Amino acid sequence: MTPKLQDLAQALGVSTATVSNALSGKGRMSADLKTRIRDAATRMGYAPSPSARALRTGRSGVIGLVLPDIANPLFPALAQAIEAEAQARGMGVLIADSRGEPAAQDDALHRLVRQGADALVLVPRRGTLVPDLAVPVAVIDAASNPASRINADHVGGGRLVMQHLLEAGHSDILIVGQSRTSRVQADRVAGMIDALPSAAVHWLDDGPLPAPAALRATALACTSDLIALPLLTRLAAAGLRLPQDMAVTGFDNHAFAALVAPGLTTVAQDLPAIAQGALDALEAGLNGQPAIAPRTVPMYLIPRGSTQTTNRRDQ
Amino acid sequence: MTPKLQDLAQALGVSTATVSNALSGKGRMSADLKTRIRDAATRMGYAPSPSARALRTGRSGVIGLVLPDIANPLFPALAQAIEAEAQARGMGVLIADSRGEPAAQDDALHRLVRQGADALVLVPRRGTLVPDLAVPVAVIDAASNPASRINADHVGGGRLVMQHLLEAGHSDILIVGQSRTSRVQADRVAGMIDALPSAAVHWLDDGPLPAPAALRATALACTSDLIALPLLTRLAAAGLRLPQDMAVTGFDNHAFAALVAPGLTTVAQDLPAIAQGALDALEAGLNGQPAIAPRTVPMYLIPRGSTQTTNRRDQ
DNA sequence: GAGCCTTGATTAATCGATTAATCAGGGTGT
DNA sequence: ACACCCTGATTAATCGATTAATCAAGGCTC
Repeated sequence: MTPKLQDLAQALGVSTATVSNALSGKGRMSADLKTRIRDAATRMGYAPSPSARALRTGRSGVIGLVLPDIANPLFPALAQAIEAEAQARGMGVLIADSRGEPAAQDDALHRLVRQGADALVLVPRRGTLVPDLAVPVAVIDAASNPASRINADHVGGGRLVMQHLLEAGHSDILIVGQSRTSRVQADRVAGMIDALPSAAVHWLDDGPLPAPAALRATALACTSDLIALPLLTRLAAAGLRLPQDMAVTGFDNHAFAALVAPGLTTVAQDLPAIAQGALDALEAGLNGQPAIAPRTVPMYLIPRGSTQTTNRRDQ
Repeated sequence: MTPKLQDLAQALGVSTATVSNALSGKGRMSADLKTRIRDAATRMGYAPSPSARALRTGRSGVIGLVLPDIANPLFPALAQAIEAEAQARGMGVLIADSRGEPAAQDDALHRLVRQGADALVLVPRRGTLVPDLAVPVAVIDAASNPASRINADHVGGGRLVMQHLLEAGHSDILIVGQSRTSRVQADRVAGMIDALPSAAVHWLDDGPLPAPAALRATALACTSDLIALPLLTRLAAAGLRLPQDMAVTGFDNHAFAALVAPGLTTVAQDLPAIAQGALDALEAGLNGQPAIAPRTVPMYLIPRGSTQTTNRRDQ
């Protein structure tokens, strides 16, 4: 098996405390001995036992991540960003899926705590409350959710889309949303309408979109790429050309947005910044510092062929 | 803070050993005392410390999952399946992304072990070797990778696609693959050719596909939905109707395959079965049982509008 | 040369749960 | 009545790392 602190100590003829101090840099000791110990540690392939360290220090170095639906293509990119940021801070990421009933979200949160997570990142299923937990929780959601600690500026993202379409010369713009009960989508629509109060809104929950030919608009501003994708193929099948006959925009920069032809103009979240903000909040909580004020991160527009003709190929 | 074993013991006037035995069901004790202890445990909200238990038992109850690229839409569904299966077995899942250099894969594996994973599930980046580790590793890949412990029957999946297209009356079929160095894609192509030896193959690594009008085929059999998606939109833009003028199939049943119109016929992996097989292999390894023989799980075809006209709507 | 500070290292307690070894005491068998 | 066994519980060691408290020895000052 992998050597433990005592094996190292014995091999060097010193005490385990000295070895521990040498590796952590704490305490006083001769520089010579310190390097001797460190060399031996790497030579023997020493790695501290995570459970022993966690037991003693009270920190496992692992954070929990609760997503509403791992398979939903929106979240993997976020998971990746959080994993990267956590890794950079020397932490691991335990995942959990709150798929199914909202009660599963509470289960997932508690389960992660039971499994030793020091802190949690939660992307809440909508309409759920965050339970009281013994560990810090960073909620990533729309700014309109007061529990949210860190969020993309969905309202600003909506404005970006509309400004982009207005600059492209559109004035008859139809906003297409999935569900008005989604805070994120509501924020996005609010931003869009803020930039163009005359825009009409169609919620797919209230009924399907009219046939492409019957649409009295020159641009469709969707609150999600997932909404835009079926429209893209339907419009193409109906013989409408993008962007000349109809412009389309989405949200979230899903993987396929760059793959379709023409590419789908969309608005992306600054996921690294969000991950960083979330972990900042968690570390503050872990260190007993006062709660950080909620942070809102700007979104950015990714223009592609669905709204503008370019000379370079869109992938 | 959350109560510990000793708090429970004190509250009940018994020893910690008795409490531990009552909760685990081991040892001898009066039925009365056992229920009294268990009641008190739930009433006081007792939860065992994961690190203490892990330190003593040598098991953390956490497995590591290494994916080549979390953001690649192929993997989240697998991650979800593994998370679900792990949860059902009372285990947690630590994720890691081997994004970037293949060396990152080794790093990720070692990092997860350092973080306390009892065992690992690895979806290998192609062309990489699996390092020797102190814990069991289940490799999920193509059957043509001898290191693979559990894999979908990509060859059989290829046959399914071709049989489906042949039954639909196609004979001029062009197989479209991304890269011949991918084991998974090579297996899929092999299965396709097995079912229709006369089929032509175009590797996108060797050059882009000719313009839609120049294609002398009535069906495009892609080795991945990601390859099929841009084709779908290009074909539509070129005025070709699916499936009448051209049939298209993909692989992997990505989230968007059901969203495009018409839906994309594709072949899916039985992810729950794969997750189950992977965890079976790991548990066998953890219990010191002999290694399970590699398992191959059948794939299944999901027919959609891109190959056949139906009366029901494809979402 | 006696007292004191500094340096460099050790001792031993601690984190919380698990578990093998042990023990007290009532009931049985002969 | 004596030895024996079984039941129901306790004692104490253990997992491996961290860290406060302690100690030995050498160097200084006056």
